[in-house]
Amino acid sequence: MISIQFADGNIKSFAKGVSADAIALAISPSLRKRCLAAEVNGTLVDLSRPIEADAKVVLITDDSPVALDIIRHSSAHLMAQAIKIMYPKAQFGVGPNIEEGFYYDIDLGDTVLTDSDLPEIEKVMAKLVAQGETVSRQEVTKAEALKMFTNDVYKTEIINDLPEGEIITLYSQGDFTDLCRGPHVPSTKWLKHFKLLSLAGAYWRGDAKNKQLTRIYGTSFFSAEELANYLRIVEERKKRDHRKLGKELDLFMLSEYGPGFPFWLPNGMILRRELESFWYKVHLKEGYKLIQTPIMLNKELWEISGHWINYREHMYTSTIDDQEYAIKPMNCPGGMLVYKHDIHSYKDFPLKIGELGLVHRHEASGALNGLFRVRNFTQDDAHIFMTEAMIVKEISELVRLYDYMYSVFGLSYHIELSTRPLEKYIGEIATWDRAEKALADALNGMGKEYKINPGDGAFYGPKLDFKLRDSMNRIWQCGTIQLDMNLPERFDLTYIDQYGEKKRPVMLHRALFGSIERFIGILIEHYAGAFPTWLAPVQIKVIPVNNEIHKVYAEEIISVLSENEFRIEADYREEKLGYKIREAQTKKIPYQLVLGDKEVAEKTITYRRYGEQEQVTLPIADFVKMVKHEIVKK
RNA sequence: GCCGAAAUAGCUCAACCCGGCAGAGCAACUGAAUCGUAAUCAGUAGGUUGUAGGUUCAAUUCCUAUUUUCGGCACCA
Repeated sequence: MISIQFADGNIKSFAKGVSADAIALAISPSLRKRCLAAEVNGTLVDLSRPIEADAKVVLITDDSPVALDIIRHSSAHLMAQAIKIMYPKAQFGVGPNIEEGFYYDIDLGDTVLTDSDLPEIEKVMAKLVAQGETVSRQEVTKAEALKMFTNDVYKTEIINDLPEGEIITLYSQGDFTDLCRGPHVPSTKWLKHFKLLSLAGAYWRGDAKNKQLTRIYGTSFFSAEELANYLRIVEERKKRDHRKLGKELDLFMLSEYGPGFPFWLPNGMILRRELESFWYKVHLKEGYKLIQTPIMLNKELWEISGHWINYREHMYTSTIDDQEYAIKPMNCPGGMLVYKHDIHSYKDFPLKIGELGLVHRHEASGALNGLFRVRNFTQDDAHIFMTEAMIVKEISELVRLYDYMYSVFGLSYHIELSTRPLEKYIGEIATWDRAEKALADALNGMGKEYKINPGDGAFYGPKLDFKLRDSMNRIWQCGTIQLDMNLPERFDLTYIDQYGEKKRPVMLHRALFGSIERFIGILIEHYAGAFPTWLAPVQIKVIPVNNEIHKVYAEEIISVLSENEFRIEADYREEKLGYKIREAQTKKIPYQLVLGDKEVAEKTITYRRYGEQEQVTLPIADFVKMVKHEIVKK
């Protein structure tokens, strides 16, 4: 007999080799029905796995946090089984879980799948679910596994990469067997509520040099309601898409004459200018000096900076007076020239020089995406020059500043620390280690959580990235703080220390929003187009109930609002009030002012806030004061 | 760049499968109605169906190329 300890501390005895399934049944048949796996001494295992010694056991029921992962992974196997039946020549790559579902990468040879094939695959999957295929686990040696998957190039490659002597586990259902750690559901009967979502191409092992496989994305849930709810949420998310809202609210446009080069329309321009003036204000207060460097500079500069060698395929170039020029893909080299324009003392440090710099990068055509990924964009850049001793303090200051700026918009983010690349890097490892430690120390000192991205740093230094999510839950890098160990060297930057000697400064390269374009894209989706009053292109819509009778009073009110520098629009069209209100609402204008007999008589205004039903009547002076306060407060 | 899909009026979409006068709603314009919180009524105008070729008596529809956009991959702010 062995003793099994449960999550609540209770201990019971069972025969050696008992399965979690039998344990659940012993407790209650209804519990067993809800169990799909078990956690034995902290490891997830199949329900049928024999337990050979005393153990702590947690039964995984359909409401456990990991349960969804298990059915999704099993759903991926189910999909693979269906595809193998429909396309016997199919070979399989990897099929992991992702945040909202699963995918499987498949090599279908010459067969091309299209979206219309997905329902057919779903039908076969549903049939396999109805049949209730038993999912069984098997352990084999590496040699045995290689023999079994001899016709499958991808599985063979995966098996070959496993260490010698490793026990390999296989999962089978029907005629389909897959290499997998598990655990899985005991039967395909668990997998009733799934949906195949989309098709894509994906390089084998994520390497563009490899063959591209067909990737099928899907998701699954425990109930039809949860699945329907998820699909509904996805539809809701699409309504916040900044490309859709950008069109509806006339913020920006794109033209096929300039793919990836956004045009800013008057409404979007207001948003942009407000954001920029906020940025300028904050940076001046933070002690930044502000500059602007040229968009186009001689090739020789890019040779010094290293961009001509490392970045040329992304640069737009031109020949002027027989000299080669390049449009800047980054602001740094220009910033270096500004630094060198003068001599610097240690007393000037930290020296913070900022620039809203327009850069152009020839991004791959398939990478372009609304405002999120464009070919010209404005980086809210700054370079901070200092001594090495100042690094931790300056980084902490920056993280505090980023935190403040993002909080103004109510945006949540997570930080990633990217460390030295394994191969392509410059400088000494000891310097890198110190720099990485400085970044980590700054975050730890502030109690900030972060994820480490090993080897993902720039070739010239480690970095902190601030990542935000869009409405579709995709992650975009916005803010970045990078230690640059390359450019001060290449440009031979110096400062004079307290002993009058020339020293090499340390340089931080940073962008807070990342790019104005991307950040505005994030903001559009974050606010779903209903911007806070300080950002709204039109802040107040003035609507007289009757054009003839109330126009004089409306103009009086408009002149008061104009004096107070609100962005206003008046609607004098010959339409009913409801019509004008509706339009102001669909354009997501923060305040609608209605002026009629009552307001004229009382010398007041009646406003309605965007998205609210309530109507409030008050004197114009009070309204002005209220909205002004709101704008200042942000 | 790669894999897959799409492109029709200013916007959202229909007609395309199976070739035969390209249509609707909203917006715009004109007129009537002068109206108190999410769509008043009637009328008018609006299209080289992304572009270039091909097949055909006839192409929005079928074929080829190309551009752009979308979903992914790779790359990246």
